[in-house]
Amino acid sequence: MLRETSALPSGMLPRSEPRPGPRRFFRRIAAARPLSEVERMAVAAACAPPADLDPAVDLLVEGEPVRTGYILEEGWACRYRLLNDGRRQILTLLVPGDEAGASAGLVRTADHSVATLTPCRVYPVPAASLQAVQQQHPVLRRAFAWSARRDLAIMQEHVVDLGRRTARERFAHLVLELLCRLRLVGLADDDGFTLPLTQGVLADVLGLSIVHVNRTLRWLNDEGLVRYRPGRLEVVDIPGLTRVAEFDEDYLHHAPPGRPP
Amino acid sequence: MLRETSALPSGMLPRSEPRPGPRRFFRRIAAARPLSEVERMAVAAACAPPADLDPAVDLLVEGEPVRTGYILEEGWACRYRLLNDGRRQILTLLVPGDEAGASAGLVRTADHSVATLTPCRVYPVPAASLQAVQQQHPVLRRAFAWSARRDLAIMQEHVVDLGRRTARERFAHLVLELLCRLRLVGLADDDGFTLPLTQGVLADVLGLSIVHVNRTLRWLNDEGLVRYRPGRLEVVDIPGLTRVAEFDEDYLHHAPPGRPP
DNA sequence: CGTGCTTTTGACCGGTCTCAACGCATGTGG
DNA sequence: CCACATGCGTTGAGACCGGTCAAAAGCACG
Repeated sequence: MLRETSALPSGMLPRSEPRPGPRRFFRRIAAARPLSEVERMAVAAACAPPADLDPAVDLLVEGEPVRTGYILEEGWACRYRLLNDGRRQILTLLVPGDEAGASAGLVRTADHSVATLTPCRVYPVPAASLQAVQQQHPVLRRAFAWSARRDLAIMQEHVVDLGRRTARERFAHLVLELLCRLRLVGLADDDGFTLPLTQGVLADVLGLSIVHVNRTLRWLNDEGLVRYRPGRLEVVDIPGLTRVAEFDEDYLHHAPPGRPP
Repeated sequence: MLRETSALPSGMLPRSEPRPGPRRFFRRIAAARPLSEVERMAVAAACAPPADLDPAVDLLVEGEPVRTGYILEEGWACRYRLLNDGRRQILTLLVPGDEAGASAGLVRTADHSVATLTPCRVYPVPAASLQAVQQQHPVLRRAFAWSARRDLAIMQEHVVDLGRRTARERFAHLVLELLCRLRLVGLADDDGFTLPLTQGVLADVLGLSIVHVNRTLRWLNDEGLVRYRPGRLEVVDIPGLTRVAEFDEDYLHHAPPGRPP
């Protein structure tokens, strides 16, 4: 991955090392509106140099002030909440191109934690830069607003999953959502995607026990809807999954807001 | 209700009928930052004249474009999603001061529906005015951004409720959340609040069946945590409820974002 | 006083959880 | 090279939380 080399116009950067910037983030944002070269440079300049992190590293901690946001370039992470007795609920999975802590300036303290789930490459973005860059580029302000709105939509769908869908339906829905989100940033091929998560993590996403995740996975396998192998998920029967999950990708708002259909 | 009469400074409005504007909305927003008279006037001017609606009226419909937002001045409403077989999940309850459809400009179509649950008084706000008023008043832009961020936080907590809390814990959490939110807009007294919702509606909020809502309510009653009577909920034992729900109101972000604590 | 909606209660069912054990891969140190 | 520990995946058995079905009681409204 990250094999593609820098394609920035020459002579636009100081003679220091070229900064590729958060490419997967740009790719995701382009779904709402493509960014100009100027805007991409502004974001890249706001970013600190990328950091490579181990799994299970906390980027944000619930209850603490948010001094810096993070743009995820590579690897998987999650937003989560912990209960006193150890129960964990994962609020959203974060995949490359997603960001955390972008609303730093609006809240006094973080209302959730964020942790890496796999080795990750992230671009830290100081909260101040985050605000400044939006101040100076209205298009970026809109981009971040769209991104926040999309997060809300994903969370809404998650509420429906946990409140009113069975384990089977939930799982099918998650698979299709991940497929769409990963496709957007070029990380899914036609027959599936890399899924570097343990079943324990999936359980905390889906609000189920590990054991039941395992069984559900087996059923979906046996029905021929997916083919699962630790580390990779192959999406065998998209129409079938779509029917089971009643999936409609519109909620992800990957189509730009133009004239209504 | 609405007994209080206009307290606007005299001579500031055209000689037509005085427009009180969405007072409960102003009151809620003031938690993040109080609005100046100018800003309140701008919002009031963006609003269409208030409309009085029956229960079970749809304000927004999933899949349709959002031409106008709504500020709720009186009554209860909800955002919800429907599944094909009739299952309904309520995403958030809306109480006076809350708004719906404020993100009109960011999405092509609505990803959820919004309906009144009781008789309501709402201020419709054309999507164009909504954007214009934020364009002209950066403070209002921040206010709406804060409001959206708060919605996200409420939804996050809802995910934790549905994914990892038992029926008892969920209910306790809902009670305390509503208490905080209603207090903010002056609609809760010390010993409880008006709860004009059927148990069927509560079931769709909590992701439970009607029958189980009823039983859970009975248990909380018998334990002396609340006293419920259709139409009103009295909060008897706040510390007890707080312990059961592990409730911490910080996530509502009712304290303005200043220097960290 | 019917009609319809909501609340309440009982009996039973079933999806999911918990507990427990085992297999398997990987890593580590002797 | 082997012994052992560790973490994850898998499977079975039984318990429990919450769902479903059914019916009656309370209540608003015509």
